[in-house]
Amino acid sequence: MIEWSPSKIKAFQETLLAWYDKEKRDLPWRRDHAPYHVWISEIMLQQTQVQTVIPYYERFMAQFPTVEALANAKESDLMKAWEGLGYYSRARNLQRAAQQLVTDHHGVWPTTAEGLRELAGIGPYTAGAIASIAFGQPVPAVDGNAFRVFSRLLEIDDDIAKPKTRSVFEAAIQRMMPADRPGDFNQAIMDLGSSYMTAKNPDSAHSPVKAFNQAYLDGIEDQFPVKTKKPRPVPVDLLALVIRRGDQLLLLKRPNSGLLAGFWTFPMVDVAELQAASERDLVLESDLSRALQKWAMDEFKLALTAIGFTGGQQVTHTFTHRKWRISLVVADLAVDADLSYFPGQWLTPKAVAKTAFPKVQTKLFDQARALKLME
DNA sequence: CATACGTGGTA
DNA sequence: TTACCAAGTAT
Repeated sequence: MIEWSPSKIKAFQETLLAWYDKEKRDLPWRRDHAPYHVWISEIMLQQTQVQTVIPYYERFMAQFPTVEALANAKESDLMKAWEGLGYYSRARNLQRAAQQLVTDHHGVWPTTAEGLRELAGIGPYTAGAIASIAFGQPVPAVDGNAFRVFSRLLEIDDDIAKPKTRSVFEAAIQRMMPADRPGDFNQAIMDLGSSYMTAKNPDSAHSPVKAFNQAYLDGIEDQFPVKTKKPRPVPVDLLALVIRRGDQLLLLKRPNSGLLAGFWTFPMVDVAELQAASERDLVLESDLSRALQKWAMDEFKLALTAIGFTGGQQVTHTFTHRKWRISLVVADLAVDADLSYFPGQWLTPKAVAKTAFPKVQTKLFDQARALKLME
């Protein structure tokens, strides 16, 4: 890692901000610096691309225009607004933070990064972003862009996948913050990171700050940032149950923590767990069918009959750490089946449009329709 | 500290 | 298809 003199820092600030004044992106959340607008956009932008966020942001602001509206929103409406964006705890934390603002802070925003950190879902990056953009505080906002940009500018070779590395970057960036325009500085770094100083195929030869890019000048730009790789998603085989009653389908509410927390999906069984719980190898469909019936009875006192394996191709869905491979299974409910132990509900076709579903469930709906199992 | 947590885009 | 990336946070 290299050090810059005060005069070089000054020159960098001027070059960067002059470029930003000319070339900054025209984004919906940049129409003003209202903390509510900055906050919602920053949460949506976590691990999510600008192009994906724009339509969600516009709809969200139309539906929940103020902190109070968000605090008082129905959770089902909120989740429907967030449907498809992923990382759904972001939406739930958003509402919790709105309620914190209304009740704990009487509607008055904390103006410092430390104060903002008290709000649900606001970590070190988002606190820095809101504090600098909305409140003019000279604090860094260290996101993936900042890691990438400054690792190249200063040849910082600490592993950005390690949590402790954040403090190294925060300290380095803190010394560069211009006292008069910290918000613009942080946003300029992000624009730089998404234009010239990209992760793949950077165009540093035309970058406005190429003269400051030490890694580029040394011809070692491809060595930065240093980042250890993440493990590949683990394959998981599942069975999804399509249980019908007329035109309705039986859906199961997932636990309130963990993957797709709180969402309604087809009941799903992990094939490996089913196998482990079985007394014999599940080689025949009749064996699988028997194991499935026992599973439903053990788990929910749910009696299933006429279990059929559809044979259609598997539905696959990949998360950050899991790869689901799902086979659809049609089952009938025994005529005297007792649903009182089943934490589920019958879903009408009309309710499908009103309810928020995770992407994997919409894929399962699509497959069920293709197999003429619904609608 | 390492891992869980969604989805869509690109090479 | 795999691999990796995209304005991270909670536990």
